Amino acid sequence: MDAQATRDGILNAAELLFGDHGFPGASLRQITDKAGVNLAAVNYHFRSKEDLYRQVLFRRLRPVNAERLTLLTQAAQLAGDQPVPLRAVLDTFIRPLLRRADDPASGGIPFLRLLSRDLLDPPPFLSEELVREFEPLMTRYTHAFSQALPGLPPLELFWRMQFALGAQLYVAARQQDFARRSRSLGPTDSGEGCIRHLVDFCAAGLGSPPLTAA
Amino acid sequence: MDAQATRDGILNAAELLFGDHGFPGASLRQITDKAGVNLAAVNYHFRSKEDLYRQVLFRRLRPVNAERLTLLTQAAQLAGDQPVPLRAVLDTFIRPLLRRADDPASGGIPFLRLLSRDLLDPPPFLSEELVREFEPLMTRYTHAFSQALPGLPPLELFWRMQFALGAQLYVAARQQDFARRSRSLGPTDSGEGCIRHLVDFCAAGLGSPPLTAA
DNA sequence: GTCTATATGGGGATAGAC
DNA sequence: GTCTATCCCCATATAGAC
Repeated sequence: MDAQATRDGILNAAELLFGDHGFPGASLRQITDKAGVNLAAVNYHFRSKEDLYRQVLFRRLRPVNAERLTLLTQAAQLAGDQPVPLRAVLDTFIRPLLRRADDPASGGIPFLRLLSRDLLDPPPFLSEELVREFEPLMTRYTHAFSQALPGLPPLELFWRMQFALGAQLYVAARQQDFARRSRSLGPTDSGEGCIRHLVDFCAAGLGSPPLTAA
Repeated sequence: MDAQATRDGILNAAELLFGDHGFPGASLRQITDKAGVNLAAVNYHFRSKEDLYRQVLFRRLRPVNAERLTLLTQAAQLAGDQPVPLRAVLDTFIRPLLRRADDPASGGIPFLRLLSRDLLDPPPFLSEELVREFEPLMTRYTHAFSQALPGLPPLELFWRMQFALGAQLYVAARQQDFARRSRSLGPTDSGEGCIRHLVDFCAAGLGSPPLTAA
């Protein structure tokens, strides 16, 4: 019974190759060759290339979003009846994703590239599923941010959340380059350093005074 | 002599299809069908699919970056011997790109999607050319920002510029969704509104006090 | 469950007539 | 400069033996 091993081998190889070349750019032949399994195994264990891609993505994404909600809930308990501080909210949103850069067992850099691309510009066959996956998250975070930022109009909050998400996705996708450059730029510490600078940047951006009257 | 018309027709069709499906996802057959020209015309006017893609991208990108440098130079002249104010620097960087969303003649939304994807995660056959294209720009803007933000350590400036770039690319890639949602979210004005909110957000993020001592 | 072999279609690129 | 026809390779998916 190494059916599970075959499945996992395919998922791991697909993660690397989809991460490097994207969905249309990686072929099932490359994937099965890298996994050391037969070509036909993909269509047996997964139904199609698209379904394989879905599994590759959601296997990693679901734990990230679950961790975000867990941390946010913990932060809310810690805050009692006060709003969760802005920086704390941001940290629960950013850290669960970016810490994957240094954790190959949770997908590592290939997963970050893959997810960033899909959120920047979702492939049609994924966009509805992504909306469903993120809807509860976005509801909870919109609420948490508006509590932490009383007086910010919803439309401004909407834009600022988009900007914060975009900044996060960009550095997530580029962790590999940053890790390379960090050796020349000085002690960059592209993992924890990036997270702390990003939380700081987003806190300043989200917390700045509203442009429009409340 | 409608060789030029054929070339342009191919470029325009390729821009739309590469924008929708990416480089590996769009085929030369789809492109020549949409352009109403023969399949062989691509290899005659361009040398290969990769060269076609390069032309599609740089035809739009070069004017954007030229406009950025022109505006920054004008702002510097206006400021005299003072540093250009932070918001003004950001505006010259952000506006030339994002205003393309409402300007189909300069590439419109398909170009924004295409460029955002390529900067988030450059295809290997483009990455060197992209570095060359952006190098003078990044040098000038790094200088302008460090003048506008005395006392900010270079490493922090580096991160904050990356975050600002990421936020810009994300909203550039998603202009289409925002335009759709703006009808339900109220008077979003996804063009000028987005630019002003983004400049504001980045100004707050870049201008916040340094984490580390200078 | 895993393999070989193959069906079927599409891909990029090109030769050579017009 | 443009077209037709074609080369050759690779893609996804499946049928059927083991």
